[in-house]
Amino acid sequence: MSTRVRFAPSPTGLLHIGGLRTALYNFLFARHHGGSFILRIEDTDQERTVPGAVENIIEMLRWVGLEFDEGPHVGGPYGPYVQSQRLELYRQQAHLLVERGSAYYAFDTPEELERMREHQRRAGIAPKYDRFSMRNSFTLPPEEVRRLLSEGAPAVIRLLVPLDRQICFHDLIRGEISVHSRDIDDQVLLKSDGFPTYHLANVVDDHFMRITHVIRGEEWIPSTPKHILLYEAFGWEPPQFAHLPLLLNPDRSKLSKRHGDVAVEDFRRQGYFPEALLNFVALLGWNPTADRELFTLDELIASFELTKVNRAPAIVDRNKLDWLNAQYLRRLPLERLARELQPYLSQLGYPEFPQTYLMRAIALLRERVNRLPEIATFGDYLFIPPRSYDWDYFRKHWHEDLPQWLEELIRVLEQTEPFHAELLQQRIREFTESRGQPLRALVHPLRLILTGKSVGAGIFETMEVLGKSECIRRLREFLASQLPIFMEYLRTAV
RNA sequence: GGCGCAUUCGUCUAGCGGUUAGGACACCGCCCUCUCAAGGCGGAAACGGGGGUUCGACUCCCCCAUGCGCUACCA
Repeated sequence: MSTRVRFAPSPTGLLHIGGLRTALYNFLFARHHGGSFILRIEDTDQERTVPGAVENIIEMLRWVGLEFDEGPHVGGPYGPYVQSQRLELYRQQAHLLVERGSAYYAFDTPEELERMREHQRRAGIAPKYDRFSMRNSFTLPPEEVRRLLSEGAPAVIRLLVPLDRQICFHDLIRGEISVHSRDIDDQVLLKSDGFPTYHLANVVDDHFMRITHVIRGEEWIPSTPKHILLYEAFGWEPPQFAHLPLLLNPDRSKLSKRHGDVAVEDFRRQGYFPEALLNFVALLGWNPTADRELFTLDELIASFELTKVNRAPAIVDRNKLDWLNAQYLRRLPLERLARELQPYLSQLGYPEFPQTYLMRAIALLRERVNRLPEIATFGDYLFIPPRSYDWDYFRKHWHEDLPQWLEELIRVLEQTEPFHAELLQQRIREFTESRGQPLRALVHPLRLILTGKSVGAGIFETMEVLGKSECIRRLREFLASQLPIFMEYLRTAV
């Protein structure tokens, strides 16, 4: 039997990195075993379904490169892959269980259920559906049940959970897990609106879609025994289960928006690479080898082992993501980076640049930032003349002969050909040394004048990228209009 | 409250009865250096607690503590 796994999100919001990791582990497991990776949309709660969520999930997974073999967007032999389109199947299966005596009708109103729970709370016992005191097939005479049903009274179908039984299953990650049936509620399977609950739909679909391994978050451990019971009631072979540890906020709470961005879309917008994000979430709860951090998707596939997934929850650490992203920024081909940088520049209102110029700019700055868009901000001076100047920095390196030197330097630069970093450094060193000054006497003022800032790439490399005419233009402009401002600043600052 | 799952540096983790408890991120220091990075070198930093089992426990068992999850006609 070939391996078949599914990623089965509820379309209740944007795909977040917890979901991304679940999808990734399913994907890795499927590819590692040469099996199929299936997308199924679990939209059985009409209330919570949000428009556009399905599209977001599909788009984000496509962005990171996790391709599905079957799903609502690609089709497949076991469709439809959206639960709201399979209602008749669930209804049939639920009634089948009733006929077999594994499930029963219940007619309680929400108010009645609430009263029951209130009673139980006051009595200090665990809230649980009381099969023997509520209005259902057990307590009502058969003809009354028939009457209510034929009149179309609101009814649900509940699972008949055995009274005294230990229910065990083997979890591929955690080993044997065992729960007593008395701690399991008579779960609603079919709601009064005709929709199935998660439990019914999930089990029915996993069976009919021939799912062999259920890999999902650990929040599902407590309901797995219910699922086992359902498989038994149907007479189906249950799949293998593997429950993944949760992803947590830095304060150990369940991952949430309150602690920063968690949606995959947010990370994309901030300029993280899909490779880096995938690499990052892959390492949250599992690692192929302890002595390496960077892995391609193919490498992850090759070494993925479900049994080596950790059991303890993992805290999402942005530092590590930033570092990983920086590693990719330094390795990815310049052509691609240049292509991806231009939109960020356009967003900032900068003009279009030739690909070769962008490539040189990126090569100059990629080791100094973590994310591609930071090149547009950290290195703004490569795309637009400085609009403000760090006067403090300039003052630190100020010399009263500086204006005169700069005038002379412009003439030196005019004659520097080729305008390459090495030659520039050589010429400027000759220039300063002939005036009894160290190289830095000009390095820092030049950095300020050309970039406006005190930090950046090597100044000679920066000059080479900017090009001769731009450097000279900025120098002239500075001498003409900025120097007087600085002199004024000097007077008032002292 | 009940049930379940978990517990190695701040974080991600290696370890699968005998180790100076290893690596990575972050942090600190030094070197390099035109600034900032990058890089190199070094530092600080962990087995939650208590009982067992064993010649010997981070590793196996039990209890406790703590954290988290579930306890819906939500998933």
